[in-house]
Parts: sequence; structure tokens; C-alpha cells
Amino acid sequence: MEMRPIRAAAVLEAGHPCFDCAARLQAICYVLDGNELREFKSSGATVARAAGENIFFEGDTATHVYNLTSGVLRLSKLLPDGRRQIAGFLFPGDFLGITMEDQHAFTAEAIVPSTLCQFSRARFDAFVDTHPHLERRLYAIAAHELAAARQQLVLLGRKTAAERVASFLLLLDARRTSSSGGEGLEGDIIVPMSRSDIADYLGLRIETVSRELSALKASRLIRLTTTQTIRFVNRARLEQMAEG
Amino acid sequence: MEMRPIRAAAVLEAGHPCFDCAARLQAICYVLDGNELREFKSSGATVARAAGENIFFEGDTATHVYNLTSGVLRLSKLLPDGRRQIAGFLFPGDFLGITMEDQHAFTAEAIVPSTLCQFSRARFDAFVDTHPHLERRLYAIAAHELAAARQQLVLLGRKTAAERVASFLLLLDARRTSSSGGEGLEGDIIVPMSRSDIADYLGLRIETVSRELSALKASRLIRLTTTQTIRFVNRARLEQMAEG
DNA sequence: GCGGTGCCTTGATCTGCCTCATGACGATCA
DNA sequence: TGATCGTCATGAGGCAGATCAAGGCACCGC
Repeated sequence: MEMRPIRAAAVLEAGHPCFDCAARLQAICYVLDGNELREFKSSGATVARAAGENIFFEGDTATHVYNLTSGVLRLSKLLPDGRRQIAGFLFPGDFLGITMEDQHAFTAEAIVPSTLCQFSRARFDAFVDTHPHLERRLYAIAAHELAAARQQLVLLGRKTAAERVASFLLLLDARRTSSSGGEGLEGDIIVPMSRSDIADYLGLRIETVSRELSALKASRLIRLTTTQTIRFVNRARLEQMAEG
Repeated sequence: MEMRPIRAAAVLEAGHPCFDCAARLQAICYVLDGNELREFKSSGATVARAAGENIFFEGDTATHVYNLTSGVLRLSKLLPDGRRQIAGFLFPGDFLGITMEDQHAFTAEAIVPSTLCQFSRARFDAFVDTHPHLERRLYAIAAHELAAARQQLVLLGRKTAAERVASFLLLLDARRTSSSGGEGLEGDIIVPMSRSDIADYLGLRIETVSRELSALKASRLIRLTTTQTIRFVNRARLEQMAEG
């Protein structure tokens, strides 16, 4: 993700508040050294959310920004009649709260137990002002998210149901992480979200998602160990299918 | 768009290379003063493209970044079998080339005669390094684009054909600009792109776009002066329809 | 064990948009 | 003026995915 790394990641001494943080090397924190990180961490708070709990709602005043340190979140939006679109899932290390508006455009909810580092926007902005290399890091993150969103536009605008589900599995695999709610057997992909979340991410109904997964299983491209655990049997065919 | 303006826009003397630039106040240039702007401008080149001509292709090495000063561009991507998705349209003042990758993920083409300020990435990065407030401006632009892309995800994932077309017209009106290829009568919306471009932006077929426009016309929500010129008759109903 | 609950899967039918086909209209040019 | 071409509009029918409906399975409290 880093195209222009500023410096190597700092090595932290035991006892540092971020010593145990599994997400640090993926997070915005990557560009901070031990002292900066200590100062940064102490300017915010750590918050925990159970599965299903909410971080903020669409329309809420954007008072804070967050770093997800463990768990998985979904970013979603509702139409007045209840139709829902999920704009993305967040994994450990992801930054939450990129916006230039006063209000959040999307709702953020935990889909498994999650922990976040929370910072008020005022304090965060002040910290960025005094640590200018963070600005570049933020730009890189925003550019990365933009590329991902545009990729998803292609999926939603032009791909078939089968292509969407195949793309989703590959995307999930690329983001595979040990903090997403437990580890499966070696090589298994953990699917931390429900069929309903997958459907609302892919612009499909849950019945269609279920049918396409069954079809992939029937044609021996994947194996479904449990409903939340998937293993690739033929990744090459899956990649081919994902691109049409 | 600016939430944290750094300074007011500079006033340029006649004879300044950017004096006539209609896009300056919308562009990244907004945060540069007269001297900075002169230096910036001279570090790049001005390029022109006729309607249909290409700026870069998906997969091309990302050697330059651009500022669109006049005209309209489309950002698109093709699937192997020819299906096309347009990720967005660019209007004067828009920045082109946000990416952390070595290669462009989308193709950029002019849909009307257009002019751009072109900068090599190396020179642009160097200029940003010596003008740190540009970094924040870039972040704001990327955040803004991200919000727009996510809004489009909702449209593509969950809206009906009628809702998509209504949303598109409102979006176009919000971006209305005198540089989009000519001015219509007062209150008319210029639609610089073809039905085919609209369809590939909205994830529909051109026949469906045409039918929905005819339906809006028949129900007296819009009037079609020419195929490229639309006037709102009942904007409130249109907004209602756009959100379901 | 047993009934209840929530989520997932599978089947049958329906429908909104796509596909295919045709015609209208304007622009360009002989 | 008429021929040709490209874009847009409109009509008829088909299909991918939605909708409606039923059943399976894991988990939970009693």
C-alpha cells in the first residue's frame, strides 16, 4: 500500500502502550516512532464494541476518528424504505472517519467484537498539524480506499451474481487476517459477516448469495467447511470467474 | 468542499499564466499564492484533447497527474468481454491521477474538447514536498472523491432504474458548469455525455436510460429541450424519486 | 428432551431490466 | 434533395435475479 514510505516501522520496547497492538503495522501508526506513538495513543481512548453494536450512525455529527485494532466493522447506508447498501468492511488497522463533511454519510457497526482507538477530530487534527508526515499517510489511505470503492463500482454496475460472489471471496482472502474473529484451519477463509451482510455488500438478495455459493461448491471451486469457513479448491478458476 | 481552508484564494495580476483559468478556484491551485502558482504552472505543461481522445489507458504506467481546466472527462474500466463501467465524470477543476499504484486502474478519456495541466509525478511530488499545505488539499480532494464513489455504490447496488436516472440528473445539476461544452438557456442542464456514457455510469442499458428519461418527461418532471439539454419542471418530485 | 428462535438453503414463480428489432431524427455530404 | 450514418427512441419478448414459500440446522433456555 505504501508507495513512498517515509521511514521503517519503529520497534517498540515491552511496556509501550501499543506494544501488543496487532494492527499497528497496517494502521496509520506505521509512520510514527515510539515517542510519537505514545503521545498519539494518550491523546485518545480505547473503546470496545460487541457484535452488532454501533460506532456511529449515518447523519451523526462527525466528532471522532478511529483506528480499528481488532474485529470487523461494516459501513452501511439505508434508503428510506429499508433497502441497505454496505459500502465496505473494515479490518484491523483500517482507519475510520475519513470525511470532509460535518456529518457521517454512513453508519459504522461492529459485526464481531471489536476494539478501536478513538480520537476527537480536534485533537487528531492538532496532532496531524504537528506531525506533517501523517498527512501523507492519510492521503495514501484515502487514495487506497478510493481505489477499492471504484473497483466495487465495477462489480455493482456490471458483474453477474456469480462474478460478484467469486470476486467477494477473493477480496476476503486478500484481506484475510487473524483478528477477524478466530482462525480456521490452515488455508481456510474466515467469513465473519452474515449472508445478509454479504448480500447488501454485493447488491444481491441473500437467496442469490446462498445459491451462488452452493453452485461454486457443486462445481468444486470451493468447499464450505461451515457457513463461516470457506476453502478454495480451484483458485485459478475462481479468479477467472471473478473477471468474467 | 473545503472544511479547513488554509488561506483565502490569491488574487492574480493580469499577465499571470493562470489569470484566465476558470478552474483555478475549484482546483488544487486554490491554496497556492501567485508565486507558488507561477512556479507550479511552469513545472508542468498544458495539453489539449479532442472529444473521444484519451488521456491514459487502464494499465498504463502512472507517469503524470493532471488538472482539468476545461472540458469533461470520463473514467472507465472494461471487463474482458466488453462490458464497461464508468466510475465517474470529471469537470473543470477536478484533479486526475490520484493513485498509490504504479498503474492506472481506469481509462481517462475526453468526452468534449478538453484542456489539462499536466505534471510528471516526480515533479509533482517534489512540489508537494516543498509546499506541505498541498498535502492537506490532496487529502481533502481524495476524501471528497471517496464520498462521491460511496454514494454511487448505493445507487448501483440498491436503486431502481428510475431512481438512478433521477439521481443522475440531480448530480449533473449539482456539478453544472459553464465549461462543460457550452451554455444552454437559463436553468437548462447541459448533458455533455452520450446515452451510452450515462448507461455505463448508472449500470443500465441505453434503452433503459432512454425509456426512463421519456417516462420523466411524460410525467412532467423534466422537459427535454434537445437530447443534450434538460430542464427541471418539478425538482422536488425528482429529488423524492431519486431517494426512493 | 423439547420447543423456540435465528440464520441459511432450496424450490417455485414473478418481474424489472435486458436483448433484439425497427424506426425516427439530425448531421454530413454528394 | 436525397443518401448514408450515427445516435436516440420505442416496441415485443426473454432471462437473471427478486420474491414468495417451505424446510433444515445449530443454538439456547427451560
